[in-house]
Amino acid sequence: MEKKVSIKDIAKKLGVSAALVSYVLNNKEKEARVGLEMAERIRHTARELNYQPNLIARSLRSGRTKTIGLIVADISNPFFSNIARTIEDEASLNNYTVIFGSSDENAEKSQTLINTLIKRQVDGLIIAPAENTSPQLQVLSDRGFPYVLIDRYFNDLTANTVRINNYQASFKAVTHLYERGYRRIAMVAYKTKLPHMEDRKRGFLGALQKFGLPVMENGLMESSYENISSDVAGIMQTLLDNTENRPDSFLFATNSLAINGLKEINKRKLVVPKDLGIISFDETEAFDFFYCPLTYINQSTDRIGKEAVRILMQQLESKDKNKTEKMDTAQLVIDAQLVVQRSCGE
Amino acid sequence: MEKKVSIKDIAKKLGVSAALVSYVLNNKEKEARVGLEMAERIRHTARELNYQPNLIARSLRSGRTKTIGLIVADISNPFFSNIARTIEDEASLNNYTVIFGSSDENAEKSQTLINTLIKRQVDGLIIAPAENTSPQLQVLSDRGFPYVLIDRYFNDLTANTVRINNYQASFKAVTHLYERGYRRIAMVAYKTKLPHMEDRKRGFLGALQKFGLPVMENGLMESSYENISSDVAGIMQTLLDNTENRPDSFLFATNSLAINGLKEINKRKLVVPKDLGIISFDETEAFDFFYCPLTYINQSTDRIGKEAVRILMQQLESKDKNKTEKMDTAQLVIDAQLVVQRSCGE
DNA sequence: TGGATTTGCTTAATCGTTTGTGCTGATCAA
DNA sequence: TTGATCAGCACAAACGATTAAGCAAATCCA
Repeated sequence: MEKKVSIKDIAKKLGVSAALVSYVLNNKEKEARVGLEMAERIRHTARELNYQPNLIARSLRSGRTKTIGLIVADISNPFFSNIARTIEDEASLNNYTVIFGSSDENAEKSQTLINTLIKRQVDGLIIAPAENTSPQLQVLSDRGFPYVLIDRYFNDLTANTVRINNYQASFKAVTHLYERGYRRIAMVAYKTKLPHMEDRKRGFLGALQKFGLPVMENGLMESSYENISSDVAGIMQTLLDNTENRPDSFLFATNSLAINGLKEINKRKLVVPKDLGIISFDETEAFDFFYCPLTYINQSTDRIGKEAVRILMQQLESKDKNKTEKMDTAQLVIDAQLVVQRSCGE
Repeated sequence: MEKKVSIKDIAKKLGVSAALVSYVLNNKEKEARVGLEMAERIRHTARELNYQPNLIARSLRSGRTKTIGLIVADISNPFFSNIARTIEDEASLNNYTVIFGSSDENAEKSQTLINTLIKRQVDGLIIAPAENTSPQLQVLSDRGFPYVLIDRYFNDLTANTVRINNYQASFKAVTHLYERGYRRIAMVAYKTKLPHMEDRKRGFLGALQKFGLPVMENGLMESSYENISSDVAGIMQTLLDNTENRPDSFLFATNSLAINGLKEINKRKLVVPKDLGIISFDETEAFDFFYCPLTYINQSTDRIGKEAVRILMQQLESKDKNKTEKMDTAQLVIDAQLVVQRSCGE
């Protein structure tokens, strides 16, 4: 491997000091009073040797890596990979790059990831936090480390957050089902204490109450994250194979739950929307792809990603300029859209 | 923001030199003959102050960042995000982290990404190369910079590669369609000179020839990457709305092509597999989710990711040990599996 | 002409870690 | 008693870039 060319190599070749080269390549020739001719020669030589600045060295000096860390539950989940893509683009516009990691909804992995990224000196973090990670985040807050939460949040933690109005979204979904004539509405959610999921459940229950619908027996079921496939299979068995007491519609709290649930529905030859109305949270190609395109709650991953980066950049800027006072935390609640397709009837 | 604690802080607190602290925290007390008691005190203080080593500083010294760069066409495409997840996990096992970027099949963006990642001193790259980027990669090779190509390759470039046997895969797909009685087989591919795509086309044509089937008029259509939605819509219009000369089956060269194509098929109320047999490259949740689960060519993103990291790690190791001779390049061709579901009849 | 200013560059410190070398005092063998 | 050995630590340079401070020569002004 060829030795990388450094500022010193340029300096040596021209018989000048490294400082001079640095000034020129950083366009500080004016302040540093570098001669016009010399500046030209330095630039020329830099191009000639294909000089690429060592950002590691620069980072060490400046204390800033121009890198942000992204922690999600699973980068292979389309919801998160879409957000990742937006974050990548937005970061790139600000001359930042992104290091990512998947927590698998596991608090321990989350802590490991946070530590790793901090050791790597990322300037800030964007995190879709897992359950029970509130203390980890509190430590970050206490240290004044910049981060933005996406998708999820904690009641006992004041932090920058970008998320949707989960309660309203669920409420809207149930309202839609109700208006389309469904009365026996069941919900399949994750078994977790994460508030965004609790909100979705509460929104569901709240809407049922508003319409005077009783909560069905097993009307609100919960799957684990780890065994989603078998858990949802069990849930659907409970709900669908009890023919005299079967729901007429489902609200799924995430795309993965919907996909697993619909597989079970298909297995039983139940037809959407005739036999069952369906609404799911999250967008994914698979929803449009269903024989009867799904009505879903669109979280606008684009918006979430953009806002998260914007807020993080603000925090980083304010940290640079203003060492003393801390910025206010931003709490951005995005209005989720119900995208009506055909899974609740026409 | 609290000042980060460095090795010097620990040293100062104990009234010893920074070197001593470094030796202990790197478990080199034996070689450096550090006193047992002192080692204990250093370790204790490090824990007490919650010392986290600054990896940027370490990297500057060592010349190794323990970071790999990942360049794919689009991280939000499930094919790539699945690979990304595997790469993340494998890298993590080797104490590496991953920086990623999306090239959008654009050679210029690719060059920018490569430069950015190299400036950030990544130890190696894993790349799903875009069209016309062979010269960029040749430069890497000439400089002896370690990288591994995934999914795609170039005929004029000798490089480490992990990919499937595209020709065989296409051939197998057509054979399957033929055996199920389909005779008017069309293919929808990308308009690109990337050899992996050419291979898929050649495999398609080769199989037709073997079975003595003529290539239909418009039997091999190509979509651009940028306007895939409208392009595929046009293609499907050409093929499907010409009723007397309609194909009886389709081979889609990627998941995105299939998804766009099937939307058009659905619009026209054509039923799979009765009216049309379907096979697609790539796996995605959406395929299982179709009313008639798709038969597809499984590229095993897991295998690709794992092997790519393994090969890259080998290259990095050999570079460390053996500065002079270069390692042989590894060309790994994985056998793609045809996963038979129901889209070509039972 | 002589002091002040400007021009054009160099020196050196710094970021945090690593690691080869060197120093001091204790222990040991003869 | 003396020279060698060794334990236990400190010193200092290096990685590559940035930047405040300094210095000599050229130029300016009166």
